[in-house]
Amino acid sequence: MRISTKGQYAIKLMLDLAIYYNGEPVKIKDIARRQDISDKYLEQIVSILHKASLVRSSRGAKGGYRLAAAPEDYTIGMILRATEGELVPVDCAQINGEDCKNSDKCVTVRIWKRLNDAVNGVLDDIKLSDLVEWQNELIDQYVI
Amino acid sequence: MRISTKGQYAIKLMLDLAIYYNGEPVKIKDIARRQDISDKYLEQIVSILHKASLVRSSRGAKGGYRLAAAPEDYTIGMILRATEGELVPVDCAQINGEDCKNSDKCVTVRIWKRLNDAVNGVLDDIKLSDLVEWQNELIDQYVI
DNA sequence: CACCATTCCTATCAATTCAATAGGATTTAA
DNA sequence: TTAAATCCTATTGAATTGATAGGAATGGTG
Repeated sequence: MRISTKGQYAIKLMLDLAIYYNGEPVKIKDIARRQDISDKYLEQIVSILHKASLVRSSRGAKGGYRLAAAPEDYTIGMILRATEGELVPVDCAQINGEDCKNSDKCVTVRIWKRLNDAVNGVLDDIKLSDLVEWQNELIDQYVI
Repeated sequence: MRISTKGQYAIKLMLDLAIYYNGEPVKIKDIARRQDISDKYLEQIVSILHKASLVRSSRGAKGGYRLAAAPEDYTIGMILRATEGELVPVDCAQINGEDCKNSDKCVTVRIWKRLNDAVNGVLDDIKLSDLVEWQNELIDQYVI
């Protein structure tokens, strides 16, 4: 059970947008350089976030991306679900509408239900604005 | 982020061993039939559990497997860690001893730490004996 | 001792996912 | 018109998943 780089990069991307947006769209190349991620790969990831309406884009020269809403309006869960798909899927439950035929007499389902609640609980409890705060605290530490 | 069938099958296997052991080793073929899993695949999974000392085996005719300890001594986390590896690994942290070079100034690490604690908390809170109880309750429901 | 059921071990395989890399089409500010 | 950016889609190598397959080793039973 793991978090792919795609999801991790998506979070770093959103955090970068939250921190470095100053009225002008932020370029993927700049984000890629700052976060040390392949810019071509980041393009694909931001495309997913764009289709999910988490970011807005401006095309052409001087173009780039910005958040579609305020940092406190995003949870980490929202970002990860957009890029990674549903969190904690277990094949036996609700894969394209077809449950395991034993789901009503299979007790292991209770495990996955609890796990699902725990994971989504944690990830929906952390907001993008929290990351921004943490980042600022960290910078203060280094400066002082 | 998902749980593979290998982990799910391992849990079903352990539960089957807990329920159907009556003094004689339980055969993989019987478990496979009852749980509707390929017996050849189950062989590989039980082999992992055996190497992790979660089950004991008897070879030869009349051979089979039994739990190495009592059902209340196993947590779901123990079983899943044996088959799936560490739960919630994020490449940026502690992959073969080499951290991300930015780990001390990367705030996303805090997300993975919380997530890790939540997941392991839930899975280490559920014991194999809980599954046995749930299963028995379910049987009672059907019988009454 | 011979048989046969069982665990044990290893190889192979098709499909999918992961993590990029690559090339170029489209748009737009200057 | 040009350059810089987003946008779109294809390809690729490596790893993982979820098995299938074949046979060696073991040990109880007749």
